[in-house]
Amino acid sequence: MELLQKKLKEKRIRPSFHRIKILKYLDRHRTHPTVDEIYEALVKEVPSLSKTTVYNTLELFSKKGIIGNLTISGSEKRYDFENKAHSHFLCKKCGKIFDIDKVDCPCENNRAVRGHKIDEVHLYFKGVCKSCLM
Amino acid sequence: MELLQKKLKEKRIRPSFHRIKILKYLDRHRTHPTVDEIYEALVKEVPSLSKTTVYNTLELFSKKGIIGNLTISGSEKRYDFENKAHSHFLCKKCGKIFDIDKVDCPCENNRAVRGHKIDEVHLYFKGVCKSCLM
DNA sequence: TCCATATTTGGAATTATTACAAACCAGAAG
DNA sequence: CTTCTGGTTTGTAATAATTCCAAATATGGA
Repeated sequence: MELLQKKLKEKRIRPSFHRIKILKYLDRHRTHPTVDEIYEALVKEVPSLSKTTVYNTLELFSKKGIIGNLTISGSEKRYDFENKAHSHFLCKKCGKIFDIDKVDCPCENNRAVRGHKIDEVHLYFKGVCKSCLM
Repeated sequence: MELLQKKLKEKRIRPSFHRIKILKYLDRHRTHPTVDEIYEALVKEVPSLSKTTVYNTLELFSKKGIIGNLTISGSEKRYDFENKAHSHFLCKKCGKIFDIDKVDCPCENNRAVRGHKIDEVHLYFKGVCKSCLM
């Protein structure tokens, strides 16, 4: 918790109660929860929480670079607490998203392609997860 | 046109007027247009076209595997006529999506990872495109 | 031509997200 | 301790994208 506060202060984000709650939730649930999941989970302990705050806060964190965002699902926003480079797997059956250790891929190091400046590289795998296969 | 009809028939999709129109549009506009762009462009020549038909048709094409779909943008559906493996670049300024020739990446050949069965591999670059840089 | 079935329509419902003004709160200044 | 100020949060309304579904229409074969 101290650690998370520090993380916010470093980026000049005032560590308000709600912000810390949300960041802590992301830290403890590395499943790339949806805004709704985060909201529903937290509103139980913090009944005053508004969904707009969750949106605002995640947007702020994302802009300041303390979390990343995924577009793997295509239907709703997903965020990523982890900052080490890694990739993602989406199960098309159950919808779960798994972190995948970084595959060593030359493309990940490109800083430009055809004159376009590259800021982010996303590698997404989609298929059927282990549990859904059984 | 003959070619596109054949493409549909091969996959046992009845080549109706609207379906051919939509497929032809995708073929001629390799910019991954949104549903709305497709609809607005086509409704001019085919005033009876409904947006639901565009959704239905793209979903059908995608299910039958004659087009692919992208989740690069995160805010709306995008489809991909091209069937050769390639990757995509999204400009975060103008929103345009560019096709990028396949980067030779070992990860693209994986058929499984950690026990999950991989059906699709998506490699997305995000940043600022050539024109927006100037 | 008629029938059965596939296709398309159009409007309503749903879901995710954003906009925005009002309310709230915490710390600085007096 | 009170007031002021600006950042934070709320809640509702608006928007945007998508899906649902029943009715209408078109199509190809008998």
